[in-house]
Amino acid sequence: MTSTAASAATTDKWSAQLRAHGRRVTKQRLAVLDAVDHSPHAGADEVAAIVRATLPDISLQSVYVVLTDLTETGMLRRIEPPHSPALYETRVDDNHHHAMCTGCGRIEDVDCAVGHAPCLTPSNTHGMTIQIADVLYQGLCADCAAKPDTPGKTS
Amino acid sequence: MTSTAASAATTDKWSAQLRAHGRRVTKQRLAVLDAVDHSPHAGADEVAAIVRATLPDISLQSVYVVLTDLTETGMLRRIEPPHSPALYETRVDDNHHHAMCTGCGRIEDVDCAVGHAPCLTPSNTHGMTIQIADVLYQGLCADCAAKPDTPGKTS
DNA sequence: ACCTTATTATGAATAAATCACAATAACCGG
DNA sequence: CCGGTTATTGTGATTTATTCATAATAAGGT
Repeated sequence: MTSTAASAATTDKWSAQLRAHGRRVTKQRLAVLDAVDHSPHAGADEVAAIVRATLPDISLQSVYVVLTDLTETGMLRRIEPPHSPALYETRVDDNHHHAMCTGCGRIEDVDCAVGHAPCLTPSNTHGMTIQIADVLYQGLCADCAAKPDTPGKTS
Repeated sequence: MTSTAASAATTDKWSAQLRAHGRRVTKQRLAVLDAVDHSPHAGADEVAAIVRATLPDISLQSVYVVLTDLTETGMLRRIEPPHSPALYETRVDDNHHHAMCTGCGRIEDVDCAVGHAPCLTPSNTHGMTIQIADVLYQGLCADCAAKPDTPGKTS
């Protein structure tokens, strides 16, 4: 074990990206990036819990600061599902969407159905210049569909 | 002036719908429905302010209760844009989406690009049974694009 | 009109996220 | 390698949106 938790290779990758965005390389940022990378769709609470495995004294507020800053730089993507705290993921460059199970709340990545650029060309944009189209699918995952009394089930 | 604020016709329409959903017809519910109908994409605060024109003593909490209940019955639709309180609208039966201006935050309705049913058939649903696809477009409205220093502008 | 029960009012409580400012540590230059 | 500057983090309080618990009220059937 030569490194703390992440491999040196990924650490170097994050470091390079941080520098490219004019950010200093701190162990907090590396730990947050590693946590989000290994636990996609984790919320701030979960990220803090994971990060505390290596940085036991980090505060939730600091995790928020790091997450917010990394989201602004574009190194992280924030998903904000209804009735759920914001979730984060490291997949930022490909255009993909998300499916949320209305039964258990789990989130899965869904590749864009059409291609790369925003999937839909809306018919009437009211003069708006559309930059991104975020799609949130909602439905029942296989597990919840199997259970007898899941909320939102058709019968 | 034979009615308070809404026309008797629309009031009757709401009343019938409320009864159809097994709900009692109260002036609070009618006022909230009327407010949301006349101010689409209004938040709970705004709805409360509008409702207070006819029911000055209604509390914000009661507005929340009514909005939540009507949303559960399907008479209202709730939109939850990032970094903004939940918004409500009375258009519930047609499948339409929303476009939010990243500059000023205004919300516009956007008709579904493809047709009626969920616009997109995702390529990989991880075993989920998709029921709805909610699309949130983000971009700059004409007003914000004209201003010189709008956040999110390309140059 | 009365009674039952849904609905509303009231006040407190919760959860997510942000802010201000002090303490710390990265990075740059020597 | 060492110190100084400045970004970053820590700490604690604060804000905002929303929900909860319980008491008061009023809708609708008989």
